Amino acid sequence: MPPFAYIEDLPTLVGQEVTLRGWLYNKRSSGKVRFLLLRDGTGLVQGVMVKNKIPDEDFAAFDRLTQESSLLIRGVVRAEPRAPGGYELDLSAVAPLHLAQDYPIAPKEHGIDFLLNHRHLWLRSPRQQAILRIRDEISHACREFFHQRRFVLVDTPIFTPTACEGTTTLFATDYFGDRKAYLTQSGQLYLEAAAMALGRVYCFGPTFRAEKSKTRRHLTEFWMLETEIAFAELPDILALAEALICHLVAQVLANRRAELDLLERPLAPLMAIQPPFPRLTYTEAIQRLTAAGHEVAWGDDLGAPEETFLSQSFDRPVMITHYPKECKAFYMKPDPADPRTVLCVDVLAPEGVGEIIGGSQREDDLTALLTRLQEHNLPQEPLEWYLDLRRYGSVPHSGFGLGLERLVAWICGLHHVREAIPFPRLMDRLNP
RNA sequence: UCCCCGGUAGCUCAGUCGGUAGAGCAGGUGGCUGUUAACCACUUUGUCGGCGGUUCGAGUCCGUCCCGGGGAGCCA
Repeated sequence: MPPFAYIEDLPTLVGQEVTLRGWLYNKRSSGKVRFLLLRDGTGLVQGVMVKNKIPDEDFAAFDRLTQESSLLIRGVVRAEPRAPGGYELDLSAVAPLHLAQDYPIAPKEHGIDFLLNHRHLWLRSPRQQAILRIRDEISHACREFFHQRRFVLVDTPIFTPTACEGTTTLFATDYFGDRKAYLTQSGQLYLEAAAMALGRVYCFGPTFRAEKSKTRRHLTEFWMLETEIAFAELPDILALAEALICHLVAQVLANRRAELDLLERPLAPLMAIQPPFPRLTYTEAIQRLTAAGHEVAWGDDLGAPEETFLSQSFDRPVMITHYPKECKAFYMKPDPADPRTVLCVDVLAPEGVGEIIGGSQREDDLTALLTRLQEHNLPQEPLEWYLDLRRYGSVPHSGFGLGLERLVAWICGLHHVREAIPFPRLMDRLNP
């Protein structure tokens, strides 16, 4: 038996006989010449079977093959200009492994409800495969970026005893009867502790928000890449966030061009993602917005229409800093130059995906932090361990978090983040 | 939680003025020696989301509940 091969390697195997293992994507027949499209997870290739050039049994097996049946095919690789991928297989053997019965997803249009109910099968479609490969590329590039800069990956807990920020709704789970454990909405506080141990750290994992949000930017379970750096101040993390986004976009452009093409994602907007990114203070953003006719006053948080307007004003991500402290979390450090504001940053992606990064310089003074806790009506006792970080060698430090699905959606040009994660969890959707 | 839209065949949808259910695709049968979501012929398939109401008669009108989608707020 000829060696097993993968479809993505066929260009290097022209003229050789190979065996492929995969699933039937589609088939067509013209009587004595029959075509089958095989996918194997690495690509799609058409096999051509001609009667009398293949055993009768194998030729007849074509009739029984249904969409998504698994099978093994053998044939000689041939360059074929007419084929979409540029290569075809002249088949000498076709062996069904398992015949699929009534595969529900046809190579046709389907509604989103139907597709999400069949997400476990929808993943097999070329478009979803392309998205998942780009997500993998981005995840890999995230780890590579921080590892190269000698950051330490610190895995923060999923179960947490209390809210990190208090405001957002948390998922509560029963913890041995008399206690509640909450699913983490951020690893930040733990990462701050780790930064005091290791200096430069990051975490990358799932986070959970029980917000009843029904928009194209929200999931109840999503992945967040977070970093925390001892001795870093706001300008340092602006530069780091800028370098990170540029690295991720560049890696996708370099390694996943075929997938971007399949998604029909225009490349020019991605190639424009180069430093420096525009930086705007919140106050400047408000001035821009009011000049453009938006009815916002200084002190209002920016809503979706305002964020969309600002992001569409630039061809690359825009960094908005120095929000009013009332809009932001208790741990953010007020700006000494204007204590009404905090040393924070939101990075808005172009093309309407919204905020992809949120970060800040953290309050490192114990007394100031206690005051901020009171202002936010947060209990002190559960956060004593966090306050310890300000009691034992407190230093300036800063960090940010990046929402993976929003970044994937932006880079892939997706309309909704639900396609950017293998099994999306939404307010009204927990299956499959 | 609020606002808007939708639910008809396995899928995507049409269904006029209230008059007894349709198309394309998928599935099935047959044909075709280069097909690209192949094509051609024939063909199977219905709790019109549930419940109640109006009516001689309801997919169609009214009420209510369920489910889904889009958006807001909040956030990444």
